[in-house]
Amino acid sequence: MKKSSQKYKFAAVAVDVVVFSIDNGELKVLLIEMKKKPYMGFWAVPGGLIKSDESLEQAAKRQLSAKAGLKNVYLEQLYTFGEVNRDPFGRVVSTAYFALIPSTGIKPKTSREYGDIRWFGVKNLPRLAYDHKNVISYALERLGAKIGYTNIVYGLLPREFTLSDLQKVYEIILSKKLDKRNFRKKVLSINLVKPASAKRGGAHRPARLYKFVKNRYHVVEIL
Amino acid sequence: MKKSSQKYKFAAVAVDVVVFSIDNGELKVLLIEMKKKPYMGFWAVPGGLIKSDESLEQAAKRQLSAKAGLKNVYLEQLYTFGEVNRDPFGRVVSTAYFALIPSTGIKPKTSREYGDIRWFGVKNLPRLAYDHKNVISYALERLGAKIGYTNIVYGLLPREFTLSDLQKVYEIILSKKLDKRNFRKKVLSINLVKPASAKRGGAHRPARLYKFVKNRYHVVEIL
DNA sequence: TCAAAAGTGTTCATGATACACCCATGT
DNA sequence: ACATGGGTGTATCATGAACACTTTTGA
Repeated sequence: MKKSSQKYKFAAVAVDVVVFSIDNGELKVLLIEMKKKPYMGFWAVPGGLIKSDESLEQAAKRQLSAKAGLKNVYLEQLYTFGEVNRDPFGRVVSTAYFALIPSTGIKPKTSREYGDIRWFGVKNLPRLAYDHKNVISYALERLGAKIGYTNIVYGLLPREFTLSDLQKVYEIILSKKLDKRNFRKKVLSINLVKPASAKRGGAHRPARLYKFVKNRYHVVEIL
Repeated sequence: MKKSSQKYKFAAVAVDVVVFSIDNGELKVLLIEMKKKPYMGFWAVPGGLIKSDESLEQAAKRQLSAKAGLKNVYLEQLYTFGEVNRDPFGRVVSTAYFALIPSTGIKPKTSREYGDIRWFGVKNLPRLAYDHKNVISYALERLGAKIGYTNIVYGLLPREFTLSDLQKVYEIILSKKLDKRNFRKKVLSINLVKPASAKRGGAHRPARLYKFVKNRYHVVEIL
């Protein structure tokens, strides 16, 4: 069809990483501003071609550490987009991942190769390059579904947190309010979190701090 | 690392299709016997490289029609396997799909390029090539999870079927018996199936025939 | 008349939902 | 003393689980 898609015996393989974090009461995505032509001024999810000696997952981790300076985050394969004409540069098959990082320690790395790199609220996205609008909405869908039956929110919270913090994360992702008593009853009944040492003071009554029992993916019925 | 993995600027992209069907009270997978060297005599899921002008999904459908003579089946992307050394022939990134086909009309196509092509019960698999043991168990896991909250079993049944047929499909996939009354109550309460015209006679009391309300993927809580 | 699968309701246990007040702290 | 978020229990409702007998047909 297109000239460029005939050019390679094999398609190019890339990864795209949808990085989510919660900040200022909002769910945000990390985006990079494009400098090159057909998408100049558009924004894209961090990504790039894989190297011949790295696995897909290694490539995704490399993107995370190169573009956002992040290691040890929750990372899950999302979907592989393989339409013929999705990339104007040629035939690129791209595997999307999504990553969750805690609100603390959000340090995007700017580089000369790309324009700006910034966080955007998911309800307020800029013009997106490629099929990245689809990629992000697919990631949002998956995230919303998976917080209901796995412990992946551990990726969005700091090591210690209050039950109110945890509840807020759920409310933000699901875009709806939850009942405080029912939420706490449920969470405390399923061995998801355990009390941490101290309490956190604020301007008001200090709250008990908790941490996750396991900081590794597992399946639990939560909602 | 390996010589062959350095040879291409881009990895090769392939698809593998795990084809499930139910036959003779068993869940079966379609496998092809390998003729070429390192895996001679081993069996593999149907698959192959994509062409430069077809999407991943088109490639998967092409495999289905070439290897099994099948069209219009339920097909879902499963996972993309991107380890560096998963294929001894070189760097191949492979997207696995899984397909569901009704027990009727199982007509595997033999070809000169491959050895035998046959159905195997999933509890009784032969020696498998590549990482196809993983691929199949991943597909089984997904299938078992998804029949609980979607209508995908429509892909495994003929156009008309009895409620007992439907229940058997669930029992086979989940490897456990279900209560007949509870199963029927649930199924009939969720607008999944509707009565079809006739009844089916057998050696015994004839059963009411049903068909699916929608023959297209959708989400419904079933179990 | 017998064998084999079809069909049908009720009870009980469990989990989900709805709901309102007092507490501890900093200012 | 007041404003702010932290923390707690009960009653009701809906859903899932367990369970056994009668019916229809062909042989």
